[in-house]
Amino acid sequence: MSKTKKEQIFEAAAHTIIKEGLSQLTLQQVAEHANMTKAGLLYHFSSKEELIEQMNEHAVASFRQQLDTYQETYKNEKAPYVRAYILATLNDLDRQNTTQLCTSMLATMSFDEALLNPWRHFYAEFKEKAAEEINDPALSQLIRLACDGIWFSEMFQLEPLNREEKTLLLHRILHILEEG
Amino acid sequence: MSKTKKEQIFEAAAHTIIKEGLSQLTLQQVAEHANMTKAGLLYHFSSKEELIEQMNEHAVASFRQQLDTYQETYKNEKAPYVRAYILATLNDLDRQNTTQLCTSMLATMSFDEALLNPWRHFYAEFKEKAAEEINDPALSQLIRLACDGIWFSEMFQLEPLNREEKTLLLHRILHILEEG
DNA sequence: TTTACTTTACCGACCGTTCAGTAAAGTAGG
DNA sequence: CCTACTTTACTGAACGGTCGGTAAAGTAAA
Repeated sequence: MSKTKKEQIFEAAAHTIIKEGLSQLTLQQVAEHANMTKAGLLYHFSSKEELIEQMNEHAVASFRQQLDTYQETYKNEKAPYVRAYILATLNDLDRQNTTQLCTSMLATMSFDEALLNPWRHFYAEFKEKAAEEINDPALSQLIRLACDGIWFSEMFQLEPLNREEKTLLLHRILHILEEG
Repeated sequence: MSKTKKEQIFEAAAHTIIKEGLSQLTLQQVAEHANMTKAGLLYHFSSKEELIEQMNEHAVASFRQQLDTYQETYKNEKAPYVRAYILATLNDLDRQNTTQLCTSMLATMSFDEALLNPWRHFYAEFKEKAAEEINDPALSQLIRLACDGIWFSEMFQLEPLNREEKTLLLHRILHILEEG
């Protein structure tokens, strides 16, 4: 199953942000990284807004799908949904996914914060589902925030954790989740 | 002790981001919010880069100062520096400070990520000092990340915690810090 | 020859920056 | 105290450049 043209363009956009910086996320630059011209890009997305909106929606959908996979794997353990969130954040075997998530969130924020709503829905949903699994608001908040701290550190490159540190933290968090 | 002209402009910049969005952080808009013209603004800052650079440095300095105050208050308790970081993040009595921190970080990222280096230095420093206070890397990471999760939630408005939730979480984290 | 896709060439809007000039306040010599 | 000069803080107009977006022509596969 090869990548669609749109997915290639999303990757080009992410690559542009990583290599050239958020201020260089122009149609010209994205097009160049996708080996086409600006007008060629605008054939697939009718505007920059549409590109960013769909890039963001694609990232949310990817993350949801990853979560579903993990949740299925751990459906017989305690708090499978929260566990899936922890693993999707800390066990990132697919670095591409992390990059996509961070860049799309930053791109969206810098273009129009209203386009972040899909993420806001996701977080509201998480809060609800976590409450069903864990009868301790402070605990589920703590776990959620620690995971989001990972996104924060990756996004701004503020002492991001290496693989070893992530594994160590993963076990600590799962331990806290286990004993309640 | 009244605010300096530069501090007023920093506030105008933060206000612009909050009210108009990150994409509207133009010299024109900042100047309007500061009741002057674009050229008047450039009398105080020779370029947009200088404005953002100094806005960011000011935010880092403010946060460091807040940290020092808390650290002094809790110097006789366990892990005063980490404790100060927890309180500075969760006990934000000064909302202005939070706003300033979030907006300056976003503005810097959207303009030139290299200007984030003062924050990177701060985080490297935190890691070092935390290691001196807490002989458990996973624990100090967990606490740091949970706090950064707060910044993350505020910055993107993803289910940010209300005062009550913050207080609840504050006590839980301090409890974890206490028992090790 | 139709459909899907891409390019070349271009426009208008806006952004950061520069510049000439100004009003007011301060300062020093006579 | 008055005059001459300097400094501080700011304005309005304009310039060069870039960006998002459009129109129309070109191309290759079906």
